[in-house]
Amino acid sequence: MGVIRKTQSVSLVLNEFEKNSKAISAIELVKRLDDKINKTTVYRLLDKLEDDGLLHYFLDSNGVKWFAKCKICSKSKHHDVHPHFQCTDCGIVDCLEIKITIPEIPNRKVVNSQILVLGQCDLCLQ
Amino acid sequence: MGVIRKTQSVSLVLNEFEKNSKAISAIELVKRLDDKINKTTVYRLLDKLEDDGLLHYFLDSNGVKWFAKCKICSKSKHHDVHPHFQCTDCGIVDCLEIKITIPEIPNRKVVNSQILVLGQCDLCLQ
DNA sequence: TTGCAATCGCAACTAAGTTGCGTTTAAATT
DNA sequence: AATTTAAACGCAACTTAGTTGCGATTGCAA
Ligand SMILES: [Mn+2]
Ligand SMILES: [Mn+2]
Ligand SMILES: [Zn+2]
Ligand SMILES: [Zn+2]
Repeated sequence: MGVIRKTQSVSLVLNEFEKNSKAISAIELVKRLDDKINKTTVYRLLDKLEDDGLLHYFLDSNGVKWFAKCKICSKSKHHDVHPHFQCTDCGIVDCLEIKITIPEIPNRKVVNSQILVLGQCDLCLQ
Repeated sequence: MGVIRKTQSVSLVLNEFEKNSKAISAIELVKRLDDKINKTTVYRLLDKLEDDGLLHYFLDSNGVKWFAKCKICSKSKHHDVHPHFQCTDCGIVDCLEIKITIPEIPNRKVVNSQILVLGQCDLCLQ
């Protein structure tokens, strides 16, 4: 796949991710752009942008898909495999710049892991 | 909620989890019991059994709900918060009896975490 | 400009899970 | 053992995130 054309829709979607550094759920993005882009297009674009290494995705504790900007990824490989954080009070989701080590497990080969940390964000703690 | 009556359906569902110690997805369980229990009942039972501390659940990398037996949990609290493992080759899912420590995160209060480890299981490694 | 494949919009579809409601049944009470 | 009744169940219809097929539109290279 991969994005080939710089269409209006691509700009609109990427612009939403430029506004701040938080993650955005596909559901929320579809709503935000409802009057400008068809939901099918939004989903297809998210897939493509992920494919291109511009966005990465993960699932929250309800199985909902969230997307966030990649920092050092490319079309060939996502390098930014990291944990994500969801605030149980306000619902914001973002990327954690920390490394959590998965120990060796007997008789198993660990390839990667998906970690969702739940708790309270800085704003909700005040 | 909580299971009150020892019905035929309860036995059938619990029996599936007694067969071995692996986790079972709700989807798979509905299929397995298709000729014996209505899917609505299966989902309602899984909810109840989870509520009662007999089963716990988690999501796999596709957002699909899986259930597994609890060991030391009760109606009032799930004590068995642990990582889960999914084999990327054969698809089996089970509980990991290991503890993975989430470090302190500045300006955030970590309450709990959901960890899915992906890799190859013992059988698929041979 | 023109050509045309990439992209898009729309409607219909898929699949996991839920809800409402009338019927059945476990099990306590007579 | 028969009666009672709320818990549990089955069924059909619904919800919702995401997908598919296809004809119309559009970015962009020639
Ligand atoms: Mn991230
Ligand atoms: Mn488990
Ligand atoms: Zn918050
Ligand atoms: Zn395996």
